Amino acid sequence: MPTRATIIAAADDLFYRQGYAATSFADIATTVGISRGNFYYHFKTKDEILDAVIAERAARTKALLAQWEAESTTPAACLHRFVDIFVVNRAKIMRHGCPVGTLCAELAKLDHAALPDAGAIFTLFRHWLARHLEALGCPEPDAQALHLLARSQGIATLASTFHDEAFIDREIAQLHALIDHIATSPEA
Amino acid sequence: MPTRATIIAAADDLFYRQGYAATSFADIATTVGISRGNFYYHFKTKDEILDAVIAERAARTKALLAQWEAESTTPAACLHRFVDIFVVNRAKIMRHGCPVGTLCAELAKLDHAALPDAGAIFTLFRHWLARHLEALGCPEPDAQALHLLARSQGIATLASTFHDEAFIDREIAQLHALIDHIATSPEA
DNA sequence: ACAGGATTAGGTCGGTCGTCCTAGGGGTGT
DNA sequence: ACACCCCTAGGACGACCGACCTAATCCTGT
Repeated sequence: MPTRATIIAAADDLFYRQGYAATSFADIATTVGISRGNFYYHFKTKDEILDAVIAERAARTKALLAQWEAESTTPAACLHRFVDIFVVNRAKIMRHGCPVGTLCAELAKLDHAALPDAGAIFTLFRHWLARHLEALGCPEPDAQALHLLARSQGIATLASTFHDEAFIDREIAQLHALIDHIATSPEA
Repeated sequence: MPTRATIIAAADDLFYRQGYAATSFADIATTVGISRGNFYYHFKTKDEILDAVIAERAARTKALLAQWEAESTTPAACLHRFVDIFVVNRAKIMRHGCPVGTLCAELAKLDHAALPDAGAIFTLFRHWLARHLEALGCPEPDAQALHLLARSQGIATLASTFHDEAFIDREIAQLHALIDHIATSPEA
């Protein structure tokens, strides 16, 4: 893997696990196993690598959503796949929260210029969810999409504070039930 | 106001607006208008002032919950008061998120020892909500309390990223409706 | 073999971080 | 008046931060 991509991958992981502010150039360089000078050759400022990480996450998100769509036969199945993030990434979420949500929260506090870019990843989910909700006949697909996102964020936040597995199970089941309900009687 | 209390108040505000990691001793000292040396007389380490801030927030939370309780005539009214945080603190939440949730998220990322203490503030809400849900005859008051907390956290997270007033209004209305539903048919 | 751009290593800069220390101010009790 | 102690100011420390620079190395095309 080229050095640049390696740096982005390491920064991505460290930003997720430690947060953006708490991660230094030295941290990333040490993790990758290169010198700080080499690091600076690829990224001139810390903002620059943040932009690269956000772009990488956005691209991965797009690919993930496309994959879910390709592997699902119905709109409802797509929505269920979304909820199953918590099944697949449960351990990580319990330790470090949602990668998108925690980054946006941090950038919002720092008044960082990249907040809209990070928020755009949320928007990818939002539009994707809205599209499938609309396919189900949901009358207000965008509002419902935001609702699902909010529910997910709430679960992630409390999961990382309380580490309560049963709570996560209950909330996942509720979200699945909500999607089933929308699929069967979308006008409600 | 004594210096110590002034420092705690300033740190509380700065931790909320900028985050814990992004706030330095100098920041706080400058805000209060005292020297760093004086600051160090009152708090020897950064962790120490964090503990003080968390204790202060916990105390304020207890007082707030007691006040809500005193001003409400029914358990349902108490629960509605909880949801109305978003009405009262909407502007702040849209800019900096939930004070408790964002702090817990940050401390979780930093693997900070004070995470349980910060989480205890969540627990104050949790038990308070559960108590009133139980009074309503809710079969699983603690689970429902966690659910309400999660919903609130989700709203706060998305509010600070999207700044969408209509979204907040919809979610608040939904929570009020949910509480009314629990109050009228608690067995469901 | 050689030139030249791409890449890497490592040192350095000014600034800020958390921490610590000492000297003095200001009030109180004797 | 004097001793005492709470409080304050401000400087200094070692470490680390992001940022920058230069020299050496690698690789590729000719």
